[in-house]
Amino acid sequence: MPKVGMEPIRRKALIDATIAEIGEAGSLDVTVTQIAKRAGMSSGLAHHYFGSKEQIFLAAMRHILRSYGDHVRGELAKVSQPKDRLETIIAASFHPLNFTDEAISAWLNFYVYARTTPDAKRLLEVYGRRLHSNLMSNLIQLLSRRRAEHVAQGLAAMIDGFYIRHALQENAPIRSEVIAITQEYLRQNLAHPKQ
Amino acid sequence: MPKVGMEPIRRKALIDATIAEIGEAGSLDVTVTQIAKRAGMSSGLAHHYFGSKEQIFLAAMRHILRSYGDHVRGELAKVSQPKDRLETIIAASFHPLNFTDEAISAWLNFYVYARTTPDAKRLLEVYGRRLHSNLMSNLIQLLSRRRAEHVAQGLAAMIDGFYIRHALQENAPIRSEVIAITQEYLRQNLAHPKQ
Amino acid sequence: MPKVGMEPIRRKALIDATIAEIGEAGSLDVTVTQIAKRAGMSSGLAHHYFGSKEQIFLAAMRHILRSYGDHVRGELAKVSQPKDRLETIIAASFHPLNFTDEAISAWLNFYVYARTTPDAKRLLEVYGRRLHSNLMSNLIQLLSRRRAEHVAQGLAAMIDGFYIRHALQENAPIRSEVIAITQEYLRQNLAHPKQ
Amino acid sequence: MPKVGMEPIRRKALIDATIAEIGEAGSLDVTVTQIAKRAGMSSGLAHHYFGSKEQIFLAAMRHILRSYGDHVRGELAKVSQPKDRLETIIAASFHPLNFTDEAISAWLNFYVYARTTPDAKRLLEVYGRRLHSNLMSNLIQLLSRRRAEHVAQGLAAMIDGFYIRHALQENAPIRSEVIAITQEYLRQNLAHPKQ
DNA sequence: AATGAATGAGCCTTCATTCAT
DNA sequence: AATGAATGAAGGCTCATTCAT
Repeated sequence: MPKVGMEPIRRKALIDATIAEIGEAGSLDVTVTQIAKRAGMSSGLAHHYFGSKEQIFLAAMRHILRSYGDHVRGELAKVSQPKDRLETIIAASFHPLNFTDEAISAWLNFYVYARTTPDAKRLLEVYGRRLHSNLMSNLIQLLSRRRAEHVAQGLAAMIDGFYIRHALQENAPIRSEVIAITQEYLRQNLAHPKQ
Repeated sequence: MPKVGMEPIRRKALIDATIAEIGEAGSLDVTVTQIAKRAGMSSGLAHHYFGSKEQIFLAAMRHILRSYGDHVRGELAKVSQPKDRLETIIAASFHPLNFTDEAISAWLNFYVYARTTPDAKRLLEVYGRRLHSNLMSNLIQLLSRRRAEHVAQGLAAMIDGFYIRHALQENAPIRSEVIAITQEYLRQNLAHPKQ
Repeated sequence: MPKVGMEPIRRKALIDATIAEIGEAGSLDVTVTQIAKRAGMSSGLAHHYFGSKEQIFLAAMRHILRSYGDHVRGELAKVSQPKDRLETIIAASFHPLNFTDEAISAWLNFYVYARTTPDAKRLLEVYGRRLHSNLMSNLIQLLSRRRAEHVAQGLAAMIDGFYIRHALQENAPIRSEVIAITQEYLRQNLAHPKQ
Repeated sequence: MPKVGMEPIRRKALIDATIAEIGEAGSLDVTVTQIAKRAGMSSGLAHHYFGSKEQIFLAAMRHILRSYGDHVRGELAKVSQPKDRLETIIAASFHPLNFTDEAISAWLNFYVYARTTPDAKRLLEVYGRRLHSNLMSNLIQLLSRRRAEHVAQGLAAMIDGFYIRHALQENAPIRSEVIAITQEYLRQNLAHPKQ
């Protein structure tokens, strides 16, 4: 039952299925056949579109990162004050859109996947650098370079830390608490810039 | 030529080899044969001692957690003031003993492994609870319950966050910076308990 | 935009592409998609014209055999003496037109292909019989039947032998040597018919 | 049902099965599973011993070449006159031991296999060089260098030619004829060295 | 105690072929 | 006439696990 112009639809379906399947399994040990079946097609077609399992994973990872990036960018467009922008980044990072169990689980696995796969590592680095520069460009207006650097690193660690804990620690705080704790960390630093 | 009393030696060798293999590979995709070879024995013997690959992994995970736990406990025995004890926990978490590339890599993989494997999840929860109670029992003496809870969660997230970033982010801060940032976070909260 | 009267052009393109692909790959392990792409069309169209991969191969094989046969026939039309005709057959067999690396490589693979595929076997037998009868009809005029038979077999073996060696042995003699050696074999037999 | 010291037995069984399977199929399109089954073991074990299908093929090719080489060497040890030695080489090449349908078929396929596989090409070149030097070292004592070279090439081509024809041409001469024709070619050249 | 022989299930990937458009 | 979407079977290879020795 071949149809024309199916490529983007198929690719999208495969990416969604990949994230769902990984999220559900809790690991990258999902088969192409599983993914393809969930996406409503044969494994052969999945390979036809992506070439290999690795490419499917990378596309899914790219999708998650792009979604997150788009969301942050969209939110940042609404505010201009450095402090507001920093709070926006934090809020966006934990926004329900990016903070679904499924996405976090897949995300975490891709995060670790980067240890093995150079292309995944590259994607992760882009994400890391972008978050860092987003934080720094605002912090630098409020703090000394050294303090800004520290707070940027601290915030990034806290964000990643809450992600991993949310996915894996039973007693991790809920989303609202997570946001509160992270925002507090930020405000404290802005309130006492000399400390 | 089989020898008697080899069991503990063999088990230790296998655990060390497992951590080393996982650390090197950057993932759990290591074969029992690889592990056994590195430990200087046949794969059959590895199964003889542990029963299954999963048990080998769990033993290695337990080993890492116990090492960390023992180290923290040892350090805590030397100090009694809540503030000192909190700083000790942070310092121990990033102590070179626990912060080797290899151990971090293996640790991270076990962390994710817990999503799939109930026994691993249980081990991780023990670690989580112990860290939390260690932090709380000291924080509660210095802060309100609610603030203590927040700071405990924030510290735990930061610790885990720095671990994962250290393993995976090219531009993660070095150990000394990591400690400085985390200790700052703690001190700030202790200095302004009402905030 | 489909065009009319394309069939012969498409078929020719596919046959040429098949020979080129096989020659390049050095084996029959070429995909229909590769062949079709080289011929400037989709794999679907290749099937449309030939029905199956086997038919494509057979058509290519037929093409090589027909080219060779046409060439020999054309050259034979120019000479009438048995000895000249025999030399003509040898010369034609190693003529640059039939002795390109690509054609030899494809030819060899088809030769072996005949072991598996009845239709290919039939084609090969036609070639074999034709070469044999071409040689015999001339040799019989110069030698006894038994000797003629021997020389015909010897020449055929030498021709095939040089083909396969040319394709596969690094130190095989060059074309001019090949011709010289084969012609020598012929002349020796004609010079000493009783031997 | 594992037993000790099985390796050489298994390897031998696999090599024999490979030659038989290829001979029967008439092509290299045989599966590892087929080969393993014929050799009385699982496909996994075949991989355990050889690592890959390619290695299995190469081992089988090596086996055929070594058998042939050993046989020739054994026969050559019995005669010392150049002419006798040359006739011995021819006779050995067509000896029933090396001239079974099965071995010829496998041999031919490996011959073509060499176009694709560098290691197979190397093996083939060794065979080619050895045959050439065997022929040359004797011919050079009876003929001029140039003539010796020609006859060596002619003989090699005829031998290969008869092999391929025997495998693939219905009307190829029988073994005794093949030997007669090749020996005649040799004697003719030795009888009229100036020609 | 220790080995490594042996199995078999499972996965990724390829590809000829079909078919809606 | 032409495309390329789609399938599904098949194959090479890996690996945890078992077991005879």
